[in-house]
Amino acid sequence: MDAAAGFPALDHDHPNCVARGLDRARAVCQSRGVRLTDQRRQVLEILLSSHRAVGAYDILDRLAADGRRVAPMTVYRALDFLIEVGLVHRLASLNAFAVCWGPEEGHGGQFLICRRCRTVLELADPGVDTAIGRAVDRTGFAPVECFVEVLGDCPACRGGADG
Amino acid sequence: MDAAAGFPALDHDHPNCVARGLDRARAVCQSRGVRLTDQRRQVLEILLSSHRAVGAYDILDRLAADGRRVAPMTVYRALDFLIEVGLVHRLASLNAFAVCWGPEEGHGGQFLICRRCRTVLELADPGVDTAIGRAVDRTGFAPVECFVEVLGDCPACRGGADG
DNA sequence: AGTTTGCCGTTACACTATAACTAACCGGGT
DNA sequence: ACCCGGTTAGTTATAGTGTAACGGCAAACT
Repeated sequence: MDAAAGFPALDHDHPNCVARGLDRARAVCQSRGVRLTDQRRQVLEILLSSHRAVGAYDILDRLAADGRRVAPMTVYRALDFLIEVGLVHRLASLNAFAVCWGPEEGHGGQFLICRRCRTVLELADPGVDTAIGRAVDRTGFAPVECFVEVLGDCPACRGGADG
Repeated sequence: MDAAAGFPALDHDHPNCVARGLDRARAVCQSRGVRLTDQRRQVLEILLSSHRAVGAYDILDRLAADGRRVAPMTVYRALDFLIEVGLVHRLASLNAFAVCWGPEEGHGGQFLICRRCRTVLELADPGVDTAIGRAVDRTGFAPVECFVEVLGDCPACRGGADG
């Protein structure tokens, strides 16, 4: 098997990712009784269109390039919605956002983020969750939200050029 | 034993924390052959003066209150230095900073951050580190920096008032 | 003393995010 | 068709966070 197991191959069937993402979004919104408006769908599509961490203002620019010039507020509202329903994650270490490919439940997960190309791999390793849970339990602290973000170099960027 | 094991008690001998922190800073800088200038020491003292996450602009205000009116750049430079030598951590989830009380080596660690009072407890749980290491290893990703931040409610804030 | 290096001050600016208010839209009942 | 109440979106302004770039000054090296 591939050495880069888990990381999206450069030549994978990407249009299929977008289609699956949209299908899932429609299903999630349906089951929650909330609306996937054009605004929200377009923001999601931009995120789906790559496997990378994308900044709010990058989204803004991409929308503008498509002729939809909107204010930052609009983008942040769409992002808040998408995060709320579990379709998108916020990556605190980069002040950026990325599609959620992981399980809907137990939102959290671990994010491996390439410093160079900003490609994101989402893990949902139960070992990590339980280890953190155990460590927190001993302290009397009541956890609400958990960020696990690992910055580094993805296989493609390591292999491509020595850096 | 205390229910809030690990979290700094409200009435602990805080001046001693500051003194220990400064001693350690002097030792670290000495051993690294770098200088703990007034600027850097004052920023560190402000961080040492509480066990909380402190924003860069809060530090700015505290310096101004002491009559040292400086530009943001100055604070960020001091913070970059303190992070570089391992005396301070950046808390990505809050865009804030906190003293490093953990071991010098294996910089990283886990941070439990109270949403209400911003008090920070730093853990250095080896189980968490190895769990993350194992999960990352399978992916071909080369980790450089790791953020583990848990937001929630600290024992004091949970007990104080129901919220 | 002259040179090099690192630290700091300053100005200006870029990027990230939210508040507050208004207008448009949508689904339901009458 | 009409209104009503709730949600979504537009608009303006502003708050909060972080850097680039350049020049001066002082400490450390020779």
